[in-house]
Amino acid sequence: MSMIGFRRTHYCGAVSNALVGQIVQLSGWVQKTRDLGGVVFVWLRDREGLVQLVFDEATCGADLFKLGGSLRGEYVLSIKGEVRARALDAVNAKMKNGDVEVFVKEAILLNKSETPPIYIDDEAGENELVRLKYRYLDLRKPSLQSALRLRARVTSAIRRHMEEQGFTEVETPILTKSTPEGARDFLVPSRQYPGSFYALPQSPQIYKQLLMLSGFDRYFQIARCFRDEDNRADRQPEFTQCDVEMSFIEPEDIQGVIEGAFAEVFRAVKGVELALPLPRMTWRDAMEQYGSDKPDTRFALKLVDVSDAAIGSGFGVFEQAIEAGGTVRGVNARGLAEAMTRKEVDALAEFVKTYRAKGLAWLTVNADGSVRSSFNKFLTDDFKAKLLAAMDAQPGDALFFVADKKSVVLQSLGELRKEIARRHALIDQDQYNLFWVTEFPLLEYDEEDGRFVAMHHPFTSVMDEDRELMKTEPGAVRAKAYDLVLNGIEMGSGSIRIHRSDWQAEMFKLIGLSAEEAQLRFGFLLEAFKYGTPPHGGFAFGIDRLVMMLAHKDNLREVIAFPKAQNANCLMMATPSEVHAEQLDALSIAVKPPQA
RNA sequence: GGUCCGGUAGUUCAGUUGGUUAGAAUGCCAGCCUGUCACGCUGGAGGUCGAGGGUUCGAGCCCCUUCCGGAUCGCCA
Repeated sequence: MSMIGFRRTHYCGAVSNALVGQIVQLSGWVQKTRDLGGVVFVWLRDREGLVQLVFDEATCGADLFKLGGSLRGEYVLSIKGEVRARALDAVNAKMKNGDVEVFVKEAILLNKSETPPIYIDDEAGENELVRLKYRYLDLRKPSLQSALRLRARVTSAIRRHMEEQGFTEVETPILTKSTPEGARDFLVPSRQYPGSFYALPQSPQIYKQLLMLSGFDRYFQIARCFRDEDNRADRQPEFTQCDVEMSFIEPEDIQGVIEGAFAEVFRAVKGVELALPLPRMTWRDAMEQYGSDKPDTRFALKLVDVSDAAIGSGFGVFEQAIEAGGTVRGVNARGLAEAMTRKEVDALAEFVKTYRAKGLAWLTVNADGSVRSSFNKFLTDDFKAKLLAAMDAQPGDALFFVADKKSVVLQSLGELRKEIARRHALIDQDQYNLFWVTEFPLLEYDEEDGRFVAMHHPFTSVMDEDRELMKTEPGAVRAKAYDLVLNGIEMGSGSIRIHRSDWQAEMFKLIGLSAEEAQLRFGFLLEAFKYGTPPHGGFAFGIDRLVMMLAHKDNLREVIAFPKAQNANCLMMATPSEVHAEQLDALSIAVKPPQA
């Protein structure tokens, strides 16, 4: 068996009526056969698509005709044949090249296939278990083929832009150091240092800051990152981000570069021109108006503080929340009063409980101005008037309220507005709302640990005007930190970093890292910062999530070639797996027997 | 760690109140068929009902345990 004489001249999907009369050589997989007795039709597929082959008993010879009749799904085939136009009544309008077909003159069967567990069609809809176990077959589907090719165009556009902007791509180690704060590390045992471990990088953060110190000035990397936390539809244990760092800058400088990269990506893969500079929204506004630091602004349903109306209303649920230091806020689902059936309202109430809200108060305004409400008996004329005014309620509107401590109210209503928008199709799927969220808090109080933790990471610098606040009110200090948000998904985040050793030590102290611990973990960094570190800052954004958005997918698995399943395992290779005892011995590792 | 959904033929699914030999579609196998394109027609094979235990005269169905997949809260930028 030899490919000589059968080397591809065209891709199947590229055979078109421009080639009528020509001899072509095609290679691919059998998608489907239709054996009519004296003629066999075969759809041959390659990465570019399908084309119909014809094995005609009258003209192709007995052996070749027999071969045609023996073909089955996913057999591997090369053919030589003539492109012919189909008769008008034989045109398949559903097929891109359904006006032509290839009359087979010669063929070699390169390989057979077992009956595949997956049918190569985007609509087939196998269980995720089957798809992941036979990933190499799932990848034959057009949607995954195009997603991975889209992904390649995205990274290519990013590299093009970054290089044009004078950035140098530098690779940083995969075997690195475990650090406290942030996510759980994947650990790699050291053979040469028994009992010691490398960690896989959660990001190249420290390396890129050191590169600034080293004078590279503009660095970027398409970097693999690892986090050993529970997964989600938009979270995989290993993922890829575009990591960027620059020296001698303020936030708007790096933001400009990143915006440019996104503009290049959208231009290259969507043909869309982004309007630059992108809009900005402060973190405070995002939280107050949308209940989220990554708001989806494709629809309104903004949060409204109705605490003033609730005070003295006589409605215990609202009043008690406020007395306990909490708040009462609402969203106005405009024009959806009619859609809010008992069942629908119950479903929404159940939904907010996911986010620890104790309940959902609702009120709908009828066309005649009368209202229906879950707290009707507390609804005095005065209370009602204040509430409706605060919510700017019109006839036909449906209002929802949550009363609780502020964090619960913001999160539950923030999620509720998205849920209502999803359920009632308020989202324009073709819209891309890309913007910056700025002025993130430097710290966030961890009630469990009873201390402040870095909201972004502990290398983030404070806003100059808030530096004095660090001593008096650390929780109110804003950082030079910013996120980029696309349609309610966090694309990435960045900050201006601390570049002075004394400020870095101060930050470690603030988050409760003892001087000894700081020395142990980051001594090299604190020392490095003593040797003339330039002011610097950067950004990192997730390639997987960006491609997922661009491909209109709702799961990262659809844009990663070999993704992990939910429990961070690989169903295809059966990873993770046990290793030989000798391997463990070499690493001085003893595995505890499973707990009974 | 929690909550919810799912696991029945290669695949996608149905399976009533617990009741005889577990069905359909598609795929697969064989035969027929020269213009199909979800080809058609005839016939056939194909099942550890995820696993283990229990209740029962009898379990795909009820109970317990457990494994696997998915979504999600916590966690995680």
